[in-house]
Amino acid sequence: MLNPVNAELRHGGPGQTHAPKAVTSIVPLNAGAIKVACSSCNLRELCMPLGLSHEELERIDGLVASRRKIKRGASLFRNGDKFTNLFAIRTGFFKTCIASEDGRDQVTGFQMAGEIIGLDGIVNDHHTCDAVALEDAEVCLMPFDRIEELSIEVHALQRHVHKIMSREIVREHGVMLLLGSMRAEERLAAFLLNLVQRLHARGFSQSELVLRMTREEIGSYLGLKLETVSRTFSKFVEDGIVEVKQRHIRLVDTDALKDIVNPKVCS
Amino acid sequence: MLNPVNAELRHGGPGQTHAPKAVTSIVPLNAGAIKVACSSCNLRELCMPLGLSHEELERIDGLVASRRKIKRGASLFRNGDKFTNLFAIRTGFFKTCIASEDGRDQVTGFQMAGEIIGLDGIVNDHHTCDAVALEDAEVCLMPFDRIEELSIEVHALQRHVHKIMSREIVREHGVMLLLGSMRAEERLAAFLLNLVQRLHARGFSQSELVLRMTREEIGSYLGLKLETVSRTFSKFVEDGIVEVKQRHIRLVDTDALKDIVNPKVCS
DNA sequence: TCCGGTGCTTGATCTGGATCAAATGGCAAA
DNA sequence: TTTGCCATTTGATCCAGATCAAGCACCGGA
Repeated sequence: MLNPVNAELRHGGPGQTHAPKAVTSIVPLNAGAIKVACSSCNLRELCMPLGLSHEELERIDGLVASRRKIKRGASLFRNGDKFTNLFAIRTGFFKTCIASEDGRDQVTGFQMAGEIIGLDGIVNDHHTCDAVALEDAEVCLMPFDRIEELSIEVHALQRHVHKIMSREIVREHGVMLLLGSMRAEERLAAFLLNLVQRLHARGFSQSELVLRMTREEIGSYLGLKLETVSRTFSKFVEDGIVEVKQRHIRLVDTDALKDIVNPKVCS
Repeated sequence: MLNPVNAELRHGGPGQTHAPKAVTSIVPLNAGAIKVACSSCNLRELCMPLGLSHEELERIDGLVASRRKIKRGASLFRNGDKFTNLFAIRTGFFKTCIASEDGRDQVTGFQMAGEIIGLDGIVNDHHTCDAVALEDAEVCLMPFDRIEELSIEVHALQRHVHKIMSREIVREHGVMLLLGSMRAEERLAAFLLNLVQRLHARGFSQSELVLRMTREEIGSYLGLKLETVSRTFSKFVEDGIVEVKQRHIRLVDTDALKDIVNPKVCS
């Protein structure tokens, strides 16, 4: 049922099972002296502004106070925690989620290497959601007051912070559209296309991916129950649009997925 | 069926039919010379940082380049428009909405006096949603590059911009929770409580409000069809929780609404 | 005053996704 | 290798909200 590509995938093939080589090679830091340098980080173009002068780059290096490793399943921060840092994900994969008082919870996003989390904490100096690592991860800690100080001197950094926050606002608009007016198939198709597009921007395949989250977490994000997520995957498989083996997904017909998200008007 | 309070409401009583006196008194600007001064604006505490020095306040006054009146039904900006300004709402009421390619659209928020709109445009220098006035409105135009320049000098302004954007992100998290995991009654109850709370912060009643939007727009925001919104209102009326006369709403039992949003666990 | 349009309510029916319930399959620990 | 725990799939049924369809109320303009 699955073609050979997936067998390959399962053994650490072209999926995002491992981070790109360029990144993993940095991970084993010399114990003791942690050399932190955005200027030589391969993710720089994802989480830092472009076009900086040499001097500005050096100052930016001072932004990252330290790094932190988070084990799969552990929280980077929780609702109610004091906010002091933004976090740039170096490796790994996170979900952010909020809980209503009566226990229901809602995944508000999935974040991968190069993305920034913690923006929710700025308003009230306390985080309002939980950030949980879905696989072993490492993040750069960027004290927000240092970001604000440096923004005053490095104009590009200020712009960058504004753009990152605005991007998050726009992303959430998209999620609202999805949750407010799409059917289950449309939601899942949009989700898969979004994931694969972001992974592709990080050098991974355009058509294959390994899900880091459970069906239940996907369901929470998409406003669906896990059974519906599973059934919808099965439907896509029946229709020959994707191949699914556990969490390994291969998009066989990307155009069909796009059509599902944006139905063509047959006029 | 409705008690006398609502009859009063219908004739411009305690609802938010009109802006608070303090604000309306400013509205009739002298034709010609438009004197713009945040420092003397009654909405200052809503849209500007607090605790500024006299000198800083004067500089902030320079932020507002001009004002603009928008007729009910007209757009302040549209998807695709070039982004140059943030807008502070002086009077009136707006909705923001995005449209998917196939014509569905989703209201992403309702904004009232003292709130800032246009943040979506920062990422790509173009707006990604439409802002439509739901009643005649007036906004202050704040050129964003001027905001960025002044942020460098007035630290409180920088903080303020960050907080406003973070607040929007957190608000949208809440909407995601609503859309992703609440039932119709919970959504409408949460919506009404949120509206009345914001109006109350502006000096209006804690229990009465006039909706500026149609049932369809409420439905779009809440991920429901207009019929469901209507039926849910009717249910609330039957249960004696609210009184509804057209768009005039009176919250009779606020606690009941809160219980609907956050069901008490009867243990 | 009447008229037409738009927004709202209400009823009847339908259905997509939720819920309840098993069964299966992988994986990690022993 | 066995054991037990999850995560996942799949089937059967249910139901909240969508859809379809009238009818009504208000409002602005002639």
